[in-house]
Amino acid sequence: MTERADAARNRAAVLAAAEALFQREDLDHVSLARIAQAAGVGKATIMRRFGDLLGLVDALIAPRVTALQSRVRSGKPPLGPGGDAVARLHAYLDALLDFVLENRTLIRALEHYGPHAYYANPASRFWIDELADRIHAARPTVDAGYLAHAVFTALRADVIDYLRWHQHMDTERIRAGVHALANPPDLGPNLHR
Amino acid sequence: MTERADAARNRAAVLAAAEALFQREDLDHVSLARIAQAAGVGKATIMRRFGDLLGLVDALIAPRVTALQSRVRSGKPPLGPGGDAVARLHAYLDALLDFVLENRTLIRALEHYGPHAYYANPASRFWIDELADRIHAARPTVDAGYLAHAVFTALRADVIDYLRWHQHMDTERIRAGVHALANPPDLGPNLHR
DNA sequence: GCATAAGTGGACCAGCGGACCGTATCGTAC
DNA sequence: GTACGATACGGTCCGCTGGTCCACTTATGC
Repeated sequence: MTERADAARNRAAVLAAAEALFQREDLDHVSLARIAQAAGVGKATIMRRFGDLLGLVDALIAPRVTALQSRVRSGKPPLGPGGDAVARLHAYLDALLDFVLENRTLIRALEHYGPHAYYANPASRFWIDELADRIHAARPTVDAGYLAHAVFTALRADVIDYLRWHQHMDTERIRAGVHALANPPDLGPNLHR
Repeated sequence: MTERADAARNRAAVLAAAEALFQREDLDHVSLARIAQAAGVGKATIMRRFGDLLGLVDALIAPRVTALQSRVRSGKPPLGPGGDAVARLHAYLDALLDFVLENRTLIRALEHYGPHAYYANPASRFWIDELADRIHAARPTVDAGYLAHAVFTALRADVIDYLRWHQHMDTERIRAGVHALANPPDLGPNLHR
């Protein structure tokens, strides 16, 4: 059964309105009613189509997630399969950070509407598992399972936003920090307990 | 002017009821009305005394924060002043992690009621600055400012809870991971890009 | 015992996410 | 072109939230 024409039109209007609102407004000034109003649609239309606000946000990022996933799964190295393990790790971190920087508002909305939905998300599970694999390949001796979660947490959109706007760190400093977190490039003397 | 006797009694009742509720109930089932009811007090009483729910949670953790702060500022080494820089860093991490484990519910409430209040908190600023100092002393070559924030983020109560309950990591694994994050003990070959 | 300042709590508010269901529109079969 | 069943629609209602208001009670100092 194909989607009815008015339904498709409304779905598009809702997605567009939601995206615009999330970009423009502060996160907690965006509400179901405001999205509905901006899309010229009733609240119930949004609810039925997307289940809840979390579903709406999911629908917004889903295509971008799949795009990045396919680059990771079958793109060209070092982000895609093949190549040096260390290079693969760093390429992956760059891709994740860029993804967060480009989609900060949506990711923050995702974190906002589902407290642990962030980690529990199928997408996040993919990112974390992949991260753990690449950490393990590059640094076989560390606890890749824990480190993957820690690094992924450091990539949360609210954390990045906080570092940028409240701590005035520029993105390249953050990028360097994330890389160093996953794979410390320098260790001086006297660093072990 | 001294606090009126009934006011003091109510303050204590509210604090006790709030603490009990935060411990027992899931965070988003705790509401102003329920705390008030449990304390046998009107909502307005809570509001006027603590400003808002964030203030209430603040009042609950404040004494524990000051207790730990004084141990850090003037306790015995290595947590207090003096001693080896690396030992000081690790002692501090242990103290922070223990603090989070002991006060998880309150810290989660704090994070919940003020999205960035968590970091913006004067207390958090103290923890982070101190962490940056100790990281810098132990590892002068790293970006201690960034790393302090990253490690502190890894110590967020919601993150710890997630790792424990959803990822089934025991606390000692998390502890080891946090230490390694702040000061990686081992680096094999081929780890630099 | 009384004046008065301090403290109180239930009614009230605007806002939220979400559910309901009578109605309007669409796609289709004729 | 028309009639009809399925689908999608949105205004209205619900329970709940954090927070405010203000007529009332109570503890305290004299």
